[in-house]
Amino acid sequence: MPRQAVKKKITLKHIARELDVSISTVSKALKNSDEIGQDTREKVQAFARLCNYKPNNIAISLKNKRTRNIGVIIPDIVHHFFTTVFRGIEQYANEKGYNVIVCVSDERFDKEVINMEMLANGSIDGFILALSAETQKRNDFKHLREVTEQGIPVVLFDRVTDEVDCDRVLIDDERAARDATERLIRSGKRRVALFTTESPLNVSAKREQGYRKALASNGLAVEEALILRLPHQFEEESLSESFFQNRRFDAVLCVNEIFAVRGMRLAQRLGYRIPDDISFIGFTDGLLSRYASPSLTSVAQHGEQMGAVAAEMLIEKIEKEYDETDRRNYRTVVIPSSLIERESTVLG
Amino acid sequence: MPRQAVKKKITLKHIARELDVSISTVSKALKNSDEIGQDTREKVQAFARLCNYKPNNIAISLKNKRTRNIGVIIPDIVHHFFTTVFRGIEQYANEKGYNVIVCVSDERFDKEVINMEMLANGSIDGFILALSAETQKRNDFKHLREVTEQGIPVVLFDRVTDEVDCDRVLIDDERAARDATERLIRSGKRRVALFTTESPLNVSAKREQGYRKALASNGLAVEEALILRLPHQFEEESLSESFFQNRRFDAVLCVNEIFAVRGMRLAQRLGYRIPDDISFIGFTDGLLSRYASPSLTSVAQHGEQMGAVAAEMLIEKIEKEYDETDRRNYRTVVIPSSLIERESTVLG
DNA sequence: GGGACCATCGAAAACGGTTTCGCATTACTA
DNA sequence: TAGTAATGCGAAACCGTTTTCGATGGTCCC
Repeated sequence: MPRQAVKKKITLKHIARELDVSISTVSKALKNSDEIGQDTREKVQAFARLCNYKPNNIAISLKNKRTRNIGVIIPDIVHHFFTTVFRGIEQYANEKGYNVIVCVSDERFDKEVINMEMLANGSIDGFILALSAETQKRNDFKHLREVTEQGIPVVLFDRVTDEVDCDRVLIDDERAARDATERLIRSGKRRVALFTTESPLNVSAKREQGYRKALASNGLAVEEALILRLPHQFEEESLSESFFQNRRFDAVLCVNEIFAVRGMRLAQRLGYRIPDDISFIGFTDGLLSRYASPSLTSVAQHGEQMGAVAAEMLIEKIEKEYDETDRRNYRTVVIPSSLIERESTVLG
Repeated sequence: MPRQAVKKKITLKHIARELDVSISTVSKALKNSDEIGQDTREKVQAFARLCNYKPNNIAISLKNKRTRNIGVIIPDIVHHFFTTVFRGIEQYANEKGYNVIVCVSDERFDKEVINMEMLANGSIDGFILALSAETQKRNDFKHLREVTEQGIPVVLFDRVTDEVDCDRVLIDDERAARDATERLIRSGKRRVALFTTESPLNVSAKREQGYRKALASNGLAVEEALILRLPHQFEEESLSESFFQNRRFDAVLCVNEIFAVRGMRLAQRLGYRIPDDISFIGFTDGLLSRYASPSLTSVAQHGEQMGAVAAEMLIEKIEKEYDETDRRNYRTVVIPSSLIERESTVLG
């Protein structure tokens, strides 16, 4: 049986031995250092190319104290918005020669902490993360501070806090919700309901604020009965049927697209016409918004841009080495959101 | 300005100096080696805990030639199936103490190659990947062989080839398509159309095979005119309206859920009733299937399980060290798919 | 008292690179 | 011809661990 042996990775040492020069000479020759004579350089480079030499990343990381890895921690991966942001991060990082290590916190505090600790011990040069729901609820950020105090830069996106020294990138959720609500009002709707989450995430709270402000500034009263707080996996039939049956609203703002699509299904089943009887606007412009029937007017959060900006800010900090004055100059970037108008709203 | 300095990471050397023992003693004491006296051990451990010592992963990786990182390369990240698989990988890997580095090939051959080369130089202990569309079209796998020849284990999932020495995990696409088609036939449908992709991926081809076999084994002729090959972003209006108008079919099997949902929208717009006039079955049981109206009967690929199995196979190979006889014992695992029945089909 | 043995620890090599510095050798200048 | 500068290269330290092996000192036994 020709159990062919594995081709061992070749190292500087092998090349040096083979060419009868020192390791340092090989190293310098490969970086085209003019400390090395032209002929030796060519000889070394030719030989290295010949045997397909590739330097060992780990050794370089150890020596340079830089890994060219960035750590991304998100609450969930099977999630349109987060993956969109991730794509933006990955693309930008890749262009700049960085790799991305992803960990999923599963919306849990302890997993977020553990993952950050694992990665902080040399595996990465910086973090990009969206806080887990539990972390936001506990308001406990020591794990983040521990990291920043070691000089590891952090960029927070979407689910942020300002209790940590770091850059931030987010959309103006309040304003987006206000604009969306006003869009409904301008199109003639007067009784706008809100479908939001049961457990108040930061972003949901801001969206609710925007909703309230829009009503207020248009002289409409906020009816608490029109604000529905739903669990993530609610039962379509049981929960909201009665809410729809004695309908006292003509439009709904939803803090995500799932709530919107489920709301639309139920409304249609009960015989309402969309958008004439009830208009819908959702957040997160994903597949559902695009392919629902009717298609859903939705607030696009431009996740890809958000990810790219986050990566850009992080890499800038990483590469500013240890010029602390610059490193401690934290910024918050607001990505403008936009309303993608589709069939679930009437033309304004 | 109290520009507080960064807390530098402390190392074995610091502890050794502080406690006036050697580095080796510290290292051993921390691993509770019985080579070291009980009292010294306790002293070292206490001090290490006190100053929150955490070993440097990079140094350990260099020394042990193991990173505890696994590299995942997928064609796209904003994609329900791939993220589901990824979740399975990540969970299992995390449990086993591994981190996951993700790269996206964007369905491109060159990005796949570049990413693999980057990671293969010491950054990871093994690969899990789904081939990019372009790689499958070119049928060029030298980058994979280069990696396996170095002794780096590889697990392919979903988009696989058998021209590489590695483990594989996939669903039986042919059989799933056949079962789904037969399900349509058993419910009384006689003229089943197929919506597949324009560029023939491996999986699409297998699904088409299954479709053909189901028809054949039920005594039904395959009508090529009922097989529609669609670009990924087809225009709903232009492309298929005529196809629907002189409708010569009563059911459609679609190789993904987007085609199915778009097909259903168009059919409904043209006045057909689903599932009575036309039934639909899709592949990939994602959000769209669940929340479309009507909801879509769909082949669930159990991505999470697939990811977990892939990770399990990979980590087993990694930890079998260099026992080559074991390493070269490659397996192919078929994850059973299942049909999730919803409103887009009539009860059989 | 001398040898064997155990317990405890440290020196040093190794992992695979980078980088500083010093040492030859040659060429040039005065 | 002696002094100097430039050129080309290698030795060695270093990054932070792990691990082998040898050294030291004490105890025990005959």
